[in-house]
Amino acid sequence: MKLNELYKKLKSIHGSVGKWWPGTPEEIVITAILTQNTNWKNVERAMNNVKKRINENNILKELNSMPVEEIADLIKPAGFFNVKANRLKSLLEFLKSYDYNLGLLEKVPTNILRESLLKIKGIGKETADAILLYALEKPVFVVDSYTKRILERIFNIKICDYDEIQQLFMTYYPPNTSLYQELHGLIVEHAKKFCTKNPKCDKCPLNGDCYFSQMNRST
DNA sequence: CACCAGGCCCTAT
DNA sequence: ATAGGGCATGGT
Repeated sequence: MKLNELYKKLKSIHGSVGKWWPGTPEEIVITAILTQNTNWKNVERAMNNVKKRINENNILKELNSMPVEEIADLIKPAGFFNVKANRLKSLLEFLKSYDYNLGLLEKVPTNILRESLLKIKGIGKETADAILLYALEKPVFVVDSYTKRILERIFNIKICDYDEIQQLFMTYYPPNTSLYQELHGLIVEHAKKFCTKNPKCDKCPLNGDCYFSQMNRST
């Protein structure tokens, strides 16, 4: 299978996942931090605590008005809560310079914005790109550990470098926000089901195309 | 009990 | 330049 066939194959297996990352843009900015190396279920618990505590329409501003200790307490279920509370603070301080207005932030050219996000302590490439793609609707492909695993298992492509993988996908797929949103979502959903860390790929519907399973069979 | 989850930063070679 | 440790909760 070629990389440019992955999207329609995954879609035929999992159906349409739409935008995939739930929540308003403001919530997505927050969950982008919360989900770092963390199960989504725990992210939801943490995010619910935040929403329960904040009834204002400007959730970003309200959250930033709270002391870090209080934020940490709210997001406890997401794990790494001290680290993440500080990372949220850094991000919110940055957003404050745009008056917590994501619509304003959207007007900044994507590459400039990405550089700014990467300067924030606690925001790496994946988190920055997740914010760009899902909160700000920029056509930037998000790479995560699942993406690397799928490249390795299905295509026998072993690349560690984030930018290289991103370039690979953005070469094979046109810059389309909905497409990138859905493709990343499909990759995650597929990998969670069929490409677990401990390789048990036997039930994977892509086995006929899967380089990894073919290697296993021949050995 | 061990291992994993929608990463990132800091430190020691 | 890059491997390794720390951060921490909840599910399997």
